[in-house]
Amino acid sequence: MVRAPNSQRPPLTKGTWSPEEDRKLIAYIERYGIWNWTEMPKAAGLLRSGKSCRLRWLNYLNPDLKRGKFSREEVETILKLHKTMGNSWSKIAKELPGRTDNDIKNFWNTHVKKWLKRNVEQAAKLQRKEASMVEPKEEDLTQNDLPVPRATKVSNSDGVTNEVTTSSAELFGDYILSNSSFVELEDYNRTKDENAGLFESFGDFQPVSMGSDCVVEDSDTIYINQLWFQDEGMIHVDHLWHLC
DNA sequence: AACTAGGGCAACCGCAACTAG
DNA sequence: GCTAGTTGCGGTTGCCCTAGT
Repeated sequence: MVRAPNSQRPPLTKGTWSPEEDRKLIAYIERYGIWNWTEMPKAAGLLRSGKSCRLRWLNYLNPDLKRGKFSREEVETILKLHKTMGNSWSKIAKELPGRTDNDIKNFWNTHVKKWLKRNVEQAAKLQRKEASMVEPKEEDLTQNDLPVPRATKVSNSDGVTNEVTTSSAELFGDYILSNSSFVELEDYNRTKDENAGLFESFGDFQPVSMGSDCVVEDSDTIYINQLWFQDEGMIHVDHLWHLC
């Protein structure tokens, strides 16, 4: 059989799928199932590549897909798995029924990276105040290397010293993941004191101001983005990120 | 109302891995 | 074992929508 030269074959469609194309692909798969992505578009009457059809089905048209925002449980799972798996989005997606690797990748790239960038900028701002310190790099701020803060006591302006409980926590975009709870922030950018990092108010916890009001006694490390809050008389500090 | 910038996400691209002949 | 075809994956791009001015 003589094949038509490339110039005479109809060009494949690219870009956004039309409702009509979606309808054709869904109807075809519902009737015949998935058997060969390369041959399927022709059989279904679509001027699309097999790759394009596969992607459209897997990431958008598949009726098993979940739509909408990620739940807290899903975000927790993503954050935890990313620690061990890195950017293996497809492996992470296997642990989240109804979510695709593309969904998770997009979530990570839009929310988490955005926060990382913001965090680095803030760290740079903080460090510029310290003339002897060098400009921080993003690789210095890895989520996998979070030491527990060494600050153990906090005293306020009245000279009252409180024991501080420390725990590690991570902040990703609009979310905090601590070792015991998951909190969605309502107002991320409520910075009260540059030196003290960010102070967030959420749930029943009241943020505690550092700097003029509170002093960390035995810390020789600069911490940024610390979350201090008071809960039933006890001051807690959640260490969100650090610079050494 | 018009314009602009930024965010979110669908879709593409290139390469790697897999499979059948 | 080799090769060609197919599928899967991760990085990246670019379009569309929305909020801000």
